[in-house]
Amino acid sequence: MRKKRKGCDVPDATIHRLPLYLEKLKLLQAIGVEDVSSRQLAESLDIKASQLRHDFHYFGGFSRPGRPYQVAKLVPALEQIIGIAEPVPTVIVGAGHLGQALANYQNLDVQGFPVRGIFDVNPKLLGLEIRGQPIRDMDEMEALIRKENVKIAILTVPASHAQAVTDRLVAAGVVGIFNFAPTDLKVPDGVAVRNERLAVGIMALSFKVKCILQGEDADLA
Amino acid sequence: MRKKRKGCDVPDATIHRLPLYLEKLKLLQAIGVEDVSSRQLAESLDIKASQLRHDFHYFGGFSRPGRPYQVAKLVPALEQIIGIAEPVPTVIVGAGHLGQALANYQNLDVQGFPVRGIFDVNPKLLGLEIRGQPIRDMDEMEALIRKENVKIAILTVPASHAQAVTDRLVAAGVVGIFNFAPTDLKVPDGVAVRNERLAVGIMALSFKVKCILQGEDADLA
DNA sequence: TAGATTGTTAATCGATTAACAATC
DNA sequence: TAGATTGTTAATCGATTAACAATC
Repeated sequence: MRKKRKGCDVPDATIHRLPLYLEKLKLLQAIGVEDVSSRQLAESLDIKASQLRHDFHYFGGFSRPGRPYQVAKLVPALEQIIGIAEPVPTVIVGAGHLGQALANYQNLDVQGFPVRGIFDVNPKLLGLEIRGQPIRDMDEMEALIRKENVKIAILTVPASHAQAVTDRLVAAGVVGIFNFAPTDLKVPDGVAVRNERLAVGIMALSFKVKCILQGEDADLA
Repeated sequence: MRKKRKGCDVPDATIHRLPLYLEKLKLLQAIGVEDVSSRQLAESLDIKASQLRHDFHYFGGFSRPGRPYQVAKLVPALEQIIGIAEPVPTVIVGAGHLGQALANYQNLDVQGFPVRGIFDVNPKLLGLEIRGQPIRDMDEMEALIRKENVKIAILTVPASHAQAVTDRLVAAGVVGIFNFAPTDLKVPDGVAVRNERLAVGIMALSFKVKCILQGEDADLA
């Protein structure tokens, strides 16, 4: 019987709160706060303290009963859990407007995801430098991924090319794909995909706006 | 007693699936499919048919028992529900790399969100045209929002400016904000905010990648 | 000690899934 | 008719919240 790997059988909802916890804790650290209670931290994130403690409980033991959390311990613990204790080398595939914008996004580096390669098929873009990284030909992609041991790729190619590029990335050893192409990717087991659908986001917002505006009409009536 | 407005008391999870339904249906429409069953549509989206019917049930009556859905009826019905039956004029505030990338993103128009204004404080950017729209000075923002009756704004300014810009947008009549700044916005009741946190996305992915890699190590052991 | 805090389990709440009558 | 389908309610499942013993 295989022993269950600690801290990997965690609900998605919890996983998505971990970066928020980390971000807030880093902010506290920056202003010199040393201790923080679950109540304080939860309040600043507009969630319940019991939810925060329940989330932490998946990973066990960040403090002891009676004692608040120590910011200086919690920050590295969360970084370890999220997997960014060491910098995570990343590539961007597709150097169109969005790809270039992400390559320019300094926060990626700061958050622990240094960009080690930017690739595109368009020969006009080749050699153009973004924050010290030249845009490279797709031919060089697999070699660089292997050389730099890249496990995460940001995909900003047109939907029509997304699957083909994905297959190449997976074959080269990438196991996490941050997909901005508006299409569903087929990947084998052992590869994680996160779809970032901008159209879904703005449409969900539109739905709420429509309801708000209808509400105002109703108030006037 | 106020009558409950039909189709606005809907779980977020359902709201986020509406754009996916619409997208898939438009694809079917494009290849000439006229009818589709809940089973077929759900299967193509990798969800359960009962969930799809349950979602639709919030809005009531897209078909009748025994008869499959008619694509030509469902598409406009969903557009109406999402609030994009008519084009929804939009502004982009912040014309840095990300703002420019979004302004260039043709899909925004196609999906029903034509960009009617792009604004920035940087005088060097003023006048630069993106898909026919000049980057304008922030001074012109409120007037244009009122003139074009803009209700949705895409916010791509630095976190340090996000709240101040938000206050101005809300004062000018915007009720929906698509926020790319990594900061929480305070808005009054009757204003919807959707936060698009790229850092959260890539960290959630990182967590899963870490677990995948640990799994591989365990297999080797 | 008294008040506050965590870790942990139980209760509650909401979303997903199943079931099925009515209909074609 | 028989098989398939929707609309709708009930059952199940999972996530959030509350409760509280142990601890400081």
